[in-house]
Amino acid sequence: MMGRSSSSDDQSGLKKGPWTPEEDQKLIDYIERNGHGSWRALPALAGLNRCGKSCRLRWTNYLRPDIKRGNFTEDEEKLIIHLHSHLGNKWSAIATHLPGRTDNEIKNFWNTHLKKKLLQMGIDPVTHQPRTDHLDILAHLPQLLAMAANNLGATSLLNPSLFDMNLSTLMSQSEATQMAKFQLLQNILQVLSTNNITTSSIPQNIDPFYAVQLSEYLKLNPQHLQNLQELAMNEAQTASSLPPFSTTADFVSPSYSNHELGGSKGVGEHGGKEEYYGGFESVPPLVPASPENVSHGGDTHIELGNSTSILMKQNEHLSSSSTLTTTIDANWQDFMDDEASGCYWKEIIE
DNA sequence: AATCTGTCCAACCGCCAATAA
DNA sequence: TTTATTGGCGGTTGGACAGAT
Repeated sequence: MMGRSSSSDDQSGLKKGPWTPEEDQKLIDYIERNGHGSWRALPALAGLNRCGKSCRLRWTNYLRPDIKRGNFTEDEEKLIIHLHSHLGNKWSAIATHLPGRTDNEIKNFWNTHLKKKLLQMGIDPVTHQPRTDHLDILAHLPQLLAMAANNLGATSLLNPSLFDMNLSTLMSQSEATQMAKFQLLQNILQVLSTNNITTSSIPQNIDPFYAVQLSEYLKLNPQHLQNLQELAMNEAQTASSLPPFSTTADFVSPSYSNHELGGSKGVGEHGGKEEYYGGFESVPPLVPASPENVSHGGDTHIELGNSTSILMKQNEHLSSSSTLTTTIDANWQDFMDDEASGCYWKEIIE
C-alpha cells in the first residue's frame, strides 16, 4: 500500500514512500543485532537511505515482532470505544491498553470503522452522547417543520410503526442525525401538546434540559407558543385516523447498552470490507451532545466490556428529581448566561 | 471491458515536550 | 537559562484497491 508520497528521494536524498522488503530486512537485522539506539544514527549504521524518523515509524508500526496483526476482535472494539470515551483521541494512551496494537492502527480503525459505526447509531463519536445536533437544527428546523407538515412527516412523527417503516428509508445512509432531529421535533410537539408547561409536567422521556429551555422560552414568548400549539393541533388532526399519539418512549431503545456495540456485523472478525451496521430500530433518549457532558476521566473506572457508562450518566441525568432540578437550574442559568445559546429556541421557532 | 467512486491504511507532516549540550 | 536535538503524538494524505456503473 502506497503512502502519501510516491517512492522517491526527497531534497536531502533520503528515500521516502513505501518500504521495500529489502529495506525491511535491513532494519530488522540491524535492530535485532544492536537495538535501535539513536534513531537518527540508525539509518547510516543499518545501511538504509532513510531518515531516522521513517525507520522508527516503520519499526514501531509494522516490523516490531510483538505487533498483533489482523482484524480487531469484538472485545478490542468495545475497549477502544470505551477508552475513547474517556481519553478522546489519545491514541497512544489507548494503545497501551491493547497489547500488540499500534496507535496508528487504532487511529485508522477508529476513523474508518468505529466513528462510522457510532454515527450510524446516532451517537456522537466525539462526546459519546446521543446526537441532537442542536446547533445544526437551527439551520434545518424550517425543513423539519415543513416535513412535519406534510403527510409523511406528520404520519411518521405521530405513529411509531409508520415511523419505523419510514426509518428504513431514512436510514439508507448515515441518517441517524436526521432521526435525532425528528426526535427533538417530536419532543417539541409533545411539550406543546400539554397546555400547562411546567418543569413537573415534562414527560420523563423528553430530555429535561431541552424541555425546560423550551418551556421557559415559550413563557416569555407566548405568541410562539400559540403558533406551535396550532401546528401541533393540526398534526394531531391530520393523524386522527391513526393510532393514538405515542410518546417518544415508543421509539427509544430499552437501553443504550443494548445497541450491541460489539455484536453488530461489521469489519473485524467478520471480515468483509465495508459492511454496515443495521438494526436502527431506535435511538437512545436525547441528551445534549455537548462537551460538558463528556466524562472527564477518573469518575468512572475503566473495565473491559463496560459499555454502560453512558447509560449510567443518562440515568443520573433523568432519575433523581432533586438532582434533576439542580441540574436544570444550573443548565438553565448557563443557558441564559450564554448570549449565543440564549436565542436558541428563539431562532428555532422563528 | 473500461471508467468512476468511495474506502482503506501505510506513511508522511508538523507540532510539542523532554532531554541534552 | 537558553538553544538544539530527539522522540513521540495526532492529523492528514494519496495510491491501491474493490465495488458500482
